[in-house]
Amino acid sequence: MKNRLKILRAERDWTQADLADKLEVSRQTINAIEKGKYDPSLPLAFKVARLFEMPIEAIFEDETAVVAG
Amino acid sequence: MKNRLKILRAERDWTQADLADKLEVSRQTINAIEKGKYDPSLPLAFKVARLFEMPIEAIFEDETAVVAG
DNA sequence: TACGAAAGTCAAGCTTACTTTACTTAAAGT
DNA sequence: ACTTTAAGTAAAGTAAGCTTGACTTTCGTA
Repeated sequence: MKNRLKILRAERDWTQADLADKLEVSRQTINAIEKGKYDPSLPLAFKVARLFEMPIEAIFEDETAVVAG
Repeated sequence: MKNRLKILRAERDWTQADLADKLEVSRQTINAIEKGKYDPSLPLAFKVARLFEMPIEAIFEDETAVVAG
C-alpha cells in the first residue's frame, strides 16, 4: 500500500513527530508507514484522512489484485 | 467503527460466507466485522470498497473524536 | 417436528499494527 | 568541529486482525 504522507507532510512543513502528535501515535509509527513497513489500521487511516481533509483513497493507494467476481 | 456490510450484503442477497469468499477471508471475519467485534485492516477495507464499487467512507463510518489541530 | 442453511460464538494460534527505549545517520547552522 | 533537529532503524513487548475447527442458535420449510 503506497501513501502520500510524506508529500502531504512536506506541503504543510510538518515533521514526522508533528504528524505523529496530531494523530496521537508514535513517531516511529509514522516513519514505518511512510517507509512502507506496514499499513495503518483503518481507524488510523480515517484519522489521517480527517486531518488532511481528503478521502482515504486520496492518501492511500491500494495495489492488491482485483477479486474475481 | 460502524459499517454497512450487512445492508450491502442484503441488497445483493449474499450470505456472510458468499462475501467472505469474494473477499478471500474467513466467514468468521465477516461476522466479527458486521457485529462490530473489530475493524477490518486497511487492505481489507479497500477490497470491500472495490467489491461494492464505492468509497471506503460510504461503507465504514468512523466515530472517534476529532483531533485538536 | 425434524431438517438444513445461515448466523453467531468461542478458543487457540499466528501475523500485523503499534508502543517504548535506544541507538545511528544526515543535514544544517553556528 | 560541534550541536541540534529530523529521519531512519532495531529489539522486545502488547494489542488488534485474522485463521481454523468446532459447537450452538435461529429460522424457514418440508
